Amino acid sequence: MRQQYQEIGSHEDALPSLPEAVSVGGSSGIAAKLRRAIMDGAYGLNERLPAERELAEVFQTSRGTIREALRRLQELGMVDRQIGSGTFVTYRQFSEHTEIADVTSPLELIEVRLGIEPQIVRLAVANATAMDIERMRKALLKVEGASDDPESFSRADAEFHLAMAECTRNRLMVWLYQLVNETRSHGQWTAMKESILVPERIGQYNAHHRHLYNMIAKRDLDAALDTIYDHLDKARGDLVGAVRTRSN
Amino acid sequence: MRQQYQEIGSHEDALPSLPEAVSVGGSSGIAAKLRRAIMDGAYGLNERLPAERELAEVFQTSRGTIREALRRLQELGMVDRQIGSGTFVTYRQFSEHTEIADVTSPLELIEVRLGIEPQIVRLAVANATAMDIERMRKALLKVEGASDDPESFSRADAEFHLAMAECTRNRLMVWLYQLVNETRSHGQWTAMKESILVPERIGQYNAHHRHLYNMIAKRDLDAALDTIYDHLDKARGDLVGAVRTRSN
DNA sequence: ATAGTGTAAACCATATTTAGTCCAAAAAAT
DNA sequence: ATTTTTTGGACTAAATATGGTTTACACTAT
Repeated sequence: MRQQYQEIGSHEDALPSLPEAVSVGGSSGIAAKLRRAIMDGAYGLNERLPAERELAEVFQTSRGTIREALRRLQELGMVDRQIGSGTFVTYRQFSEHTEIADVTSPLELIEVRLGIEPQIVRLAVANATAMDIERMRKALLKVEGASDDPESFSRADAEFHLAMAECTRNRLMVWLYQLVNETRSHGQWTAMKESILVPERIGQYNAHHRHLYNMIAKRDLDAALDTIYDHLDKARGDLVGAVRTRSN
Repeated sequence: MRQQYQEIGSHEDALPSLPEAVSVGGSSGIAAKLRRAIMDGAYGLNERLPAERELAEVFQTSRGTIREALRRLQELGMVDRQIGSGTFVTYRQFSEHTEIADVTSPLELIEVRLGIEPQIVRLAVANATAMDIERMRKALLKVEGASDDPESFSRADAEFHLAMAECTRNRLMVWLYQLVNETRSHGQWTAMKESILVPERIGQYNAHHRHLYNMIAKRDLDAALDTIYDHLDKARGDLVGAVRTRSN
């Protein structure tokens, strides 16, 4: 007994992370292995997995066990199975923020904002507290004070719209809008900022901002909605104009 | 306190280390090792640990000791054990997405979808290719075929709406909608799914889906918009009803 | 002496695995 | 067009694996 005690001690020094060496068999272990293979991208979206009978040979187990493992993956929504055809991956791998930001065009961004921001306005008018309005007012002053150069204006503008998103009191909305904002700073937008954000347009955007703030503070939903649509439509128009000018 | 005073001059000096440091090989030491292995992600969520008899061999100890260690992990809420099946990890490692998903209420989710999905419909009507429509049709058939149980319906429903998002040809929109969908599977929604997704409502949702598909295929923007608003308004109504019922 | 811990072995109830067979749908070959 | 092959779906009965429980014994520290 005592000898075993000491053996355990020496064993421990040799293998500090012992449990990792233990692999789990059975359908659970196979499901985990396949799951990791899919998540690691070994099998891409819509690709076909090996047939059940084939997997049974590879994993040196019976077909029933493979079926059990695949059933779990199906429950997780990672694969779809079709008689006579095979088992196909339905799991979509998430790309990193930076990647999506790099391939997102400013026009795609505006299209998304045209969906999100009017809803933000609706929820803001309904849910904004006095504190939210105050935070928005400060953001407004800041963006108005940063109207000199395109870079700082763009940053302050994003902050103002984020303050508006926070008025919704909807955490998911704020989280989403933050992600959207990130694509603004990393994407192709940076290249066009200088040419689009001329003083005249900045002045117009600021007028929109101020009116937007006032209408939300007054809880005037229709006027606020009109303003945000004007704002984004104008931004889209300026963008399309810039693209046209560029390609000419 | 007793012997130590008496023998403090003899061999007591030979054991300066703490009792915990000495008993690293006992059940508590094994529990700590397994706990660490789980926290390090060697065994992921819902994965199975090696069987008790197997662990006993690996750790060169008896099954009783292993059981004692596992009992502690169970008390910590890190594992769940089932007769005839095994010991499964219940500890969830933190990830960026799960955090926001856990605090997002289903109502917040609907509010966000009410902003995004009508815009998806607009862009889908404008930009969907024949291939997109076909993909949407397949998703429609799938969701109609998965209307038996709430779990599979919910997943197929998410896929249908994602297929719709892909019709926009806007990568940022697709990416955003994927993130929104993720909160559906991890958040508080899972707890309410069963009570909300009764056959009658699933039938109504399916009618919406089919009409939505037809109107997008026909490029009838107004009808498609009406449908998506009906769809989400009804979903919100069902949700509010469930919450009210719950609190009564 | 006593309580606590570890080892060992046997048995129980349940769950899983296995090794088959047959079927239906899709795909491939003819 | 028809036949053949491949694929997943469904089911069965026996064998195996799993955690839960009990019992007996040895060692240690109090």
